[in-house]
Amino acid sequence: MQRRFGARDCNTGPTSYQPELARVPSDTIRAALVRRLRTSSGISDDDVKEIEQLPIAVRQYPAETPVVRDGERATDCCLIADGFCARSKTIPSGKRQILSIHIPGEIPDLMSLFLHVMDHDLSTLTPCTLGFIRHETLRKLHQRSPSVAELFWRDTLIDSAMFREWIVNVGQRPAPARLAHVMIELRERLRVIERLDGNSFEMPLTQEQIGEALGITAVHANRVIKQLRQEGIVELHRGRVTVLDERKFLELADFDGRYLHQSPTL
DNA sequence: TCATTAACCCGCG
DNA sequence: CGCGGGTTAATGA
Repeated sequence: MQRRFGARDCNTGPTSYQPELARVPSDTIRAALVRRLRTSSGISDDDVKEIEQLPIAVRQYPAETPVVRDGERATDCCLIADGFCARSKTIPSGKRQILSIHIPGEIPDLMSLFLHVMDHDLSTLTPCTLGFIRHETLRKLHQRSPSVAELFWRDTLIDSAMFREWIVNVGQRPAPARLAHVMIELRERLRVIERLDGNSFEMPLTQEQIGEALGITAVHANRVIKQLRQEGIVELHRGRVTVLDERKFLELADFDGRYLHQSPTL
């Protein structure tokens, strides 16, 4: 059970990865964020301008690398520009529970703006391009624009709604349904940032990571994936999910997307 | 390194 | 017993 970083030992552990600065057009980084906020809450032109003017420091991270660790004080919030991240906790035995999966356009550690010491890890799952926004910058923005503050507040509440669904998933559903549910949620979120490709979408997690998300071993994750394939429901190959039978897929996952609150008018 | 599979094991209803 | 899991190990891509 070797992990590169664990819970609660971050101040004495190995030094953090020092990311490279990256030169990436920052418009593309903001675009996914704006699209998300537009879908979940609606957003005014003025607020879009505010977000477009935020100073963002962009850095590259390899896969399976800590971004902010349990116990650390964050000074920035992290906007995912490209790649997949996860929030997780690791228990003393070394086992890691993945708590949430994050995609481009999301700010997984927005709550660090108010909860100063991290109570979990944020790390990359795949190689990532991440944008960092200073806390002080976001605080000023909150004061200047209450409507942006509301947007971020709503975003955080949706985040907690997703955690409730995650608990139900891991705690009560059989493993095949757990996997299907995580897949469909991911698909609905990728849809918002226009990252679907016909009947397939990205899910670039290793089977180890899938196991950690579902609370099963990697071997069992493999069995579950195989079962879904054999039953003609979905195919998962090289980080891409292809839906074979949409009806069976939805039925198995028991998916009701209300908790994602993607329609601001309802 | 990751994915796959087999063989074997265990607890629970 | 059968089901849903875990462990271990071998092998392949």
